[in-house]
Amino acid sequence: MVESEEEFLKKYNVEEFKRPSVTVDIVVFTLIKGKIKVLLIKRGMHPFLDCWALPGGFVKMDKSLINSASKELMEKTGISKKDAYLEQLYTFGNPKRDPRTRVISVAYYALVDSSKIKLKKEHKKNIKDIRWVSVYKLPEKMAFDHREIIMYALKRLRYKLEYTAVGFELLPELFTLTELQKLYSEILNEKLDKRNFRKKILSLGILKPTKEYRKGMHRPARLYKFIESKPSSTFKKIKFEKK
Amino acid sequence: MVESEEEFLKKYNVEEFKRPSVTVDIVVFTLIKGKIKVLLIKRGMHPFLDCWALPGGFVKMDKSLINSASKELMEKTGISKKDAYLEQLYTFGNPKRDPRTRVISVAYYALVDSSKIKLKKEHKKNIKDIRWVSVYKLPEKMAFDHREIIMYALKRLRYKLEYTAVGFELLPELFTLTELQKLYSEILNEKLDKRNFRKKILSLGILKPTKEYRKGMHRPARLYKFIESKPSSTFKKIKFEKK
DNA sequence: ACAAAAGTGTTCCTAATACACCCATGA
DNA sequence: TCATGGGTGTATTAGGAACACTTTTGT
Repeated sequence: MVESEEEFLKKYNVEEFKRPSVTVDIVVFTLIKGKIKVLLIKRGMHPFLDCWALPGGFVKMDKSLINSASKELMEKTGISKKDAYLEQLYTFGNPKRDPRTRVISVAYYALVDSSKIKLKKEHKKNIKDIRWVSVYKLPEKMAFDHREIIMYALKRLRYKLEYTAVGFELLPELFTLTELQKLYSEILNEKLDKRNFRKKILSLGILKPTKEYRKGMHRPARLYKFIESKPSSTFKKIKFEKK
Repeated sequence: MVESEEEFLKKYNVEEFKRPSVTVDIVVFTLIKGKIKVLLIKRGMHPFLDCWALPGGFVKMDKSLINSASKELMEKTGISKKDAYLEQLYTFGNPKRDPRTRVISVAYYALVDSSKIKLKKEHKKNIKDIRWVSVYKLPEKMAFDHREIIMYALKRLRYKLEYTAVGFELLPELFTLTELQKLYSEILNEKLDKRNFRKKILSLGILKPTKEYRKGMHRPARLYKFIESKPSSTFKKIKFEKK
């Protein structure tokens, strides 16, 4: 007599095998004064006491991975899912990456507009500090393999930037072409030609000029808007100069 | 008095939180008679009894993810890591994807040369059948979210094929240009122009002509070899015709 | 009037595409 | 000799890359 699936499930013993822990860690990128930063937390607990780490937490039994990431993002930055770009990055599972026990980390990365951030600075017992740090000047003492995760995220971000319209997630609703170019330039870490950049980005048809201008010390710059229609639309590679 | 990291680790209670299970599932691609196939296993156990599933297994506490995948690949196909291309695909963690308990699956995909495969056909109690199935004709009854995983893997494979030299992993050491073109054509699911394909693929400098020929019913075809030097070298997109 | 950033076109060159015929072999 | 797949070149077009001057504003 063959057992039915129902009968089988009733008898199934969840405790039978030893399980690794699973965490979600997030590389939160934002642009502050034109510089690309990641959110880091100074640990107030072992292991890696006083080292800088990515925000993250254990995955609860009934929460999806993306929701775990989203919740962590909300807790640390006050930004909700719909106000950020959030994408799974890679899963890091080296058995020795956490000295406590086996911990598998599903890493995500997020792109957020810094004007929407409300950093929760009240330091809990386990958090000594929380800061935006330049990806080009990461602290010496980083926890776990978090430096590696950040570098991997940066690689992915550069890559995404060239192929999709994802960069707008780092800017406020209205922005100038120069601001957008500086964003690309900062993240890709290379100089871009103004005329070629404008020609290319405008030809994609994802920007809408507004009638507003950014007034500054000099000639005012037209403000543009990202056309939401196709969220994170893909295009043939945005290529720029060789060097 | 602050506790040292050592002291902390001694007291750390591994059993404190409920943990999800973690599995590794592999989408193994190979080329059989010019058709792109994936390895599927007919389940001889609940849940999804009699449904087709990807090869996979639970991640052991002391095994890295890639090694878990590699071990599974070896067990099912007799192919070792160095004879296959193996890459992490994505992590699937929907809380309801497995009816038993929370199971997070880190999916990998592998590209193997079918001439190296030694399928272990001795059916264990939990395996009713094991087969190579066309990705274009997947069975109706698939276990878990494995259909979704396969489609995701196919998408990634197509993508990889256009940007990297990874396709050679599916062919024996020596192959004709027509065989290579058919591989691209089969996986991308579109017709390719012979002259443009040859021009492009030869210009990449990753193929070495040998002095051997494939004899068949008609004019013999020159055999080529992949230059190992740069494993999975990246190039500017291999573009083909629009349609 | 000048300092500073905004804005704008053209030429060059590389690479993608489209396309058709001759060649070598086995039966 | 014929059927079959192997093998080859050129013309067109699209897009990436290099490059410098005029415009608008605030001071």
